[in-house]
Formats: sequence, C-alpha cells, structure tokens
Amino acid sequence: MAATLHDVARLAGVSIKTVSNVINDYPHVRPTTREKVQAAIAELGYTPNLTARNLRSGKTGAIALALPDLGLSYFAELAADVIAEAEKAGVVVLVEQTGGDRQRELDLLRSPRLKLTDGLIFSPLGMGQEDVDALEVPYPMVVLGERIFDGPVDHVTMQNVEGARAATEFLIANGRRRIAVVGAHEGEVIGSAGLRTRGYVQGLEAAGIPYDEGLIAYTTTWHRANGATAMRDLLARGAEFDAVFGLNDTLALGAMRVLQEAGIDVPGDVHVIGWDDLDEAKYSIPSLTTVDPGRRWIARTAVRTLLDRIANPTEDHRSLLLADYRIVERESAPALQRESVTAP
Amino acid sequence: MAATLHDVARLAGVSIKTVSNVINDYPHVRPTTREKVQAAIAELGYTPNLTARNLRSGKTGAIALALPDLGLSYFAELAADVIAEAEKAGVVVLVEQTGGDRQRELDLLRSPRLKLTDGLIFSPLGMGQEDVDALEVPYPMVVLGERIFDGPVDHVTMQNVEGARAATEFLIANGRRRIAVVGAHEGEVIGSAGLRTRGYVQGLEAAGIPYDEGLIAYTTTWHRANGATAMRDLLARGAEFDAVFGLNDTLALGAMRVLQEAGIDVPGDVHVIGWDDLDEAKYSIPSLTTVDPGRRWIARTAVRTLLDRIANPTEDHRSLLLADYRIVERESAPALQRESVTAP
DNA sequence: CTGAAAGCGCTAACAC
DNA sequence: GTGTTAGCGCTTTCAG
Repeated sequence: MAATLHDVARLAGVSIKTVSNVINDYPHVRPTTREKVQAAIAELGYTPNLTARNLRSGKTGAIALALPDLGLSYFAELAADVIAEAEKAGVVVLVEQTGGDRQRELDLLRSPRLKLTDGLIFSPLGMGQEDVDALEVPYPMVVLGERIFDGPVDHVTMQNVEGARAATEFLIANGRRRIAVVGAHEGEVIGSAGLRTRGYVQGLEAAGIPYDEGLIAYTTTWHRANGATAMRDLLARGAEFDAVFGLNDTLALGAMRVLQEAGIDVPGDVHVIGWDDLDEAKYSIPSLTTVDPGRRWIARTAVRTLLDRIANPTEDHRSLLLADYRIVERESAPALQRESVTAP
Repeated sequence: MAATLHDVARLAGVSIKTVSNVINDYPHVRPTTREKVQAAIAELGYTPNLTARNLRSGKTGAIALALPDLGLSYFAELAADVIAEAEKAGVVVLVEQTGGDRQRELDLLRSPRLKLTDGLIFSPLGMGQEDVDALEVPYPMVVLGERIFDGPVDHVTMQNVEGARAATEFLIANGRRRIAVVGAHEGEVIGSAGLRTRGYVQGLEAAGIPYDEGLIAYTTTWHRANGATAMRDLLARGAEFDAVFGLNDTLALGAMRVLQEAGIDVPGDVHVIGWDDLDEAKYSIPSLTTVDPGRRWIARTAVRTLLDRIANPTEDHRSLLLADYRIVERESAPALQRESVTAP
C-alpha cells in the first residue's frame, strides 16, 4: 500500500507532526530535519492522501460542473474553459451530464455525490422558474443559463434579449426584411429560446417590421439535425424569407446545409446568422456570422465567483453577472458595405 | 454545519451503528427502528459524508479522465461517452486537460490530485514510446490512443493502420488514383498520424499505385484551421489530386472548405474522406464520408476495464483492446455504384 | 523547534 | 438486533 505520514516519520526518525510541517512547508523546521524528512519522502515515494486531508479540512479541492451534454459543442467549449480556469486556481473539475432532463437535474442537486466537491457550477436546461426553490442547497453554487432567474444563488449568464435584438438589427441594417427564426420553443417565455425570440421581436418592432408567425420554425433540442429539419419545414410550407436567425450556431449550420441542398445561395439569396461563436463557425462554408455571447468570460466568472463563494460562505451571494456580447461578422451574413465590395 | 451520523443517532435515540445499518440497508433492522431512523434522517436532511466514507473504504467512487482538450470535438464526444458509461456504474468522472503537452502529461501522472480518484483513463498526445516507463504508476490506469504501446497497463485503441488502409482502398475502388493526405506528421512512425499514414501507404501499395511525397500535407495539431492551411499549401504548390484523406474529420472539413473556396467541387472533382465520424460529419456540406473508428466502444471498454482493474488490482492487466472500424459512406466520397445512381 | 494526542465522519469487527 | 469501539491518514492545538 501507499506510504503514510507514519511511515515517513518512522524512517526519518521524527514524529508525524514534523513530517506534516515539512510537507506544508511550515517555516520553523531545522534545515537538517527538513532534509532527513525529504529524503524519507523521496525514498518511500510518499504522496499525501488527499481524502484524509479533505476529511480533516472539510474541503476537497474539486468543483462540479453539471451540464446537459458534452456532445453539444457549446457545452464542450464551456467545459474546456471552466476546466482551464479552475486549473489556474489549482482546483479540479468533476463533470456531470444531465441530458437536459428536469428530473435528472433535480436529482443531481440532492445527490450525495456532490459531497466529493466544494461547490457546483450548474447549467440547467430542463428545470424552469417553478423549480427556483430547488436551488436552495446546502453548498455553494453558481447557476448558468437562463432557465431560472432570481434564485438564491449567484447567476452568470449572457444578454440574450439584447444580443438577439442586435443580431436582428444587424440583418435589417443589411437590407433584410423577412427574417426566419430557427429553433424557437413554442410558448416559451424564459429560457434561451424564449429570450432570444423576444430580442428578435424587439428588433423587428424597432424597425417597424411586422412579426410573422409563418417565419418561425420550432424545434425541441438544439442539435444540428433539428436545425436541418426546421429548415425543411420552413421550405415545405412555402415560407419566404431573405434571412435566417439560428438561435444557436448548431441550428444555423444545420439550416444552412438544407438551404444549400435546396439550391438557395448563402449569402446570395439568404443571409444566415447564428449564436455562440463556436470554433466551427469560423470554418463552415460559408463561414458563419454569429453572436459571441461571451462564453469565455462566463466560464471565468463562474469559476471565480464559485471559489469566492466557497471561501466566504456566509456572505449573501445572489448577484446577476452578465457577459458582454458582440456580433462576429463573417460570410454568411455580410454587412452591406462589404457585400458591395466583395460582390462580383 | 451538515448533520452527521451522531446527530441522527441522537435524534432517533439509537446508536450510530444502527443508523449506519439503515443507510447501507443492512437487512436485520427492526422495522420500527428503521422508521425512527428514517424520520430523523429526513428531519435533519442528513446526507452521508462521502469523504469520510472514502477515507474509510479507500475508494472514492470517482475516476479521472485525462485528455488533450475538450475543445477538440473527438475528445468532447469521447468524454461524453465515458461520463455516460461511468454514470451507469454509479461512478463520477473528473476531467483533466493536458493540452497535449508532454510535460503536463507526465506531471499529471504523478499529481497528488489523482488521489481523489480510484483510477485514470489516460489519453496522451505529447508523450511517446520513450515515456513508456512513466506509465508505471501506483494506481489503476487504462491508456487510450496510439502514442505508447506495450506499456504496463491495459490499452484500448482503434485500428489505425487497418482503418486507414480501408479508407484508401475505398477511394481507389471508386476510381481515385492520386490521393492527397492532410494532417501527416513529419517523420512520425507511431501516433495516429504515423499509423494512419502507414495504412494509406499500404493501401496504395496493394493497388500498385506509387507513393508521391508531393501529395502529403503536414500539420502540427489537428484543428480545422490547420486542415485549411494544409490544403492551401497543397494547392499553392500545384499538387494534382482527385481525392483527399483527412487524417481526422476536423482536418477534412477544414480542407474541404478550402477546396470549395478554390472552386473545386466535392465530390465532383475531388473526393474527401475523414476519420472519427464526428456528429458534424453528418451535417457538413457535402456530408463527410469518414471512418468510424469505434469511439463509443472505446469509451465503454475503457470504463469497464478500468473498473474491473480497480476491483481486481492484483491481477496483471496489460491487454490490448482494439475497436472495430467501419467506413461511413456519405456524400463527400460516394461509392461508385451510388454515384452513378444519384448523379443527375 | 518538535512530540503527543485528539478528532474530522464513517464502517466494520466484535460484543452483548 | 443493536451498541461499543477502533481505526482510515491527516491536521492541529497544546505541551515541552
């Protein structure tokens, strides 16, 4: 079995307290003693048992990140950012997938498995405002996303309404009038789909363009396949549009594919804008104009806020932290002046 | 603070052993006692302290997964599969990113942070055969990938040479003779790039087609941008080819984008095949023919093998487990007979 | 500067 | 059936 403090102490001929002092580099240790101990540590290949240390200290040095599915690019990139940021703080990340299922999310919040961590970054997808009370948990938590607001915890999220409105206005400024939406959720008010749709409506209103239900394509989950299906529906029912707002990049890419299959040119006939600024948005054909909702900032802020909350558990934490967004202009929806330059 | 066994025992008027018996549903507990205890548990909102349990049992119920970067789609999908499989076994997964950097990988193997887990699924990218001794670690480990063979641990991987040869033969069978490779690594023998390139060469040889160095495009990392750059190089130096073998899907998609920018039709002028069968390969334009290297099987097998190794630490584990591969035929490299059918 | 000893919360002999 | 008790390996008063 692995060596323990006792083994090291015995070999070095000192007490375990002295070994402990050396390990935690407590300053007042005689240099000769320190060397003896370090030699013994090296000889035995001793490494501290973190479980014991954690039991003692009540901390684990790990945080949990719960998200729907790493197969969804947005969440994969978010997780990459969270892990990288946690690493800077010397903290390790345990990743849980909920599948975006409400019951699994609720179960997770009460799971004893979270006891392995000091706190949770929670990105729900199935839960809604009615579950706000479930966020009252006995451990530090930071909530992401836009399923639940005004919970008893810190909340880091993006500016969905504002960003979507900006995306819509961007399309309108480039001469688009009939903007289809791919990925709306029927009757949803809160949640990414609901909020981004609201921003879309605001953008139309500001420009005096009437809202047309016939341009809205609904989906369940935001997979590529659903973006493709939604676009096929739109085409099948004869919708006429000169732009598409994919409520995320994945949907937009799926929709774009169907457009091209149907012989509709992007951006010649139809402009397409997405949301997320995934890595792949740079490399699609054409490259995808999109809204960067500040994912890196969200990851960084979530980790820092959680660690702060862990360090100061008594303070009240229920701030709402909003990331900046910006439109990343690429080929699928060029701005007017560029279009006139690049057109043949 | 959170309630402990003692608190529950005191409230229920029993000893902690009885409470422990109830929690671990030990059969011989009088029903009335059980109820009393359960009531106390509910009242106090007691949940067991896993850290203490782990210290006692020497297990943590967690495994670590170390991979280069979740921002790389293949690893994100692999991680999703690993976490899902681990969850079935009631085990939680701690994800570490190494950036594919050799030193970080070596450091990770010796990191005390791994003490928080019962074992490691390790997917190195920077380490090589010369580091095989570093795999001799005092905890259960399963190695993935093709950087290191014949280590002192179980190894789960894909059939790189065979799959690449099959991909090459597939292209040849469809009339292709000049097949460019995107993503080779200069001078590499082992490792994904080296092995897949070897399979490519074998495929050419079997068909009596001479190897042409001018058709090989080298890259460092396998990001989309590098696939694009490699293809630009190939075009810039006037290479003539009628097919492209992207050593992974991401490279193939980047290369395909550049081909189309250059007015080269896929698959009309050039066939493209990738490797990985990422989700997005289904939805690119055109959809990407690719080699499915058995990623799900690898994830499942890695988790099961590791858990088995954790349960039976004494047995010698140094098996080599190989996934089946298969060619997933899509639009970017249609098979001959289908091409003639679907052509207008 | 270093040693002795208590105890973090839990499980598992071992009694009764 | 249920209670007592001894640790798991570590940190941390408190003495010396």
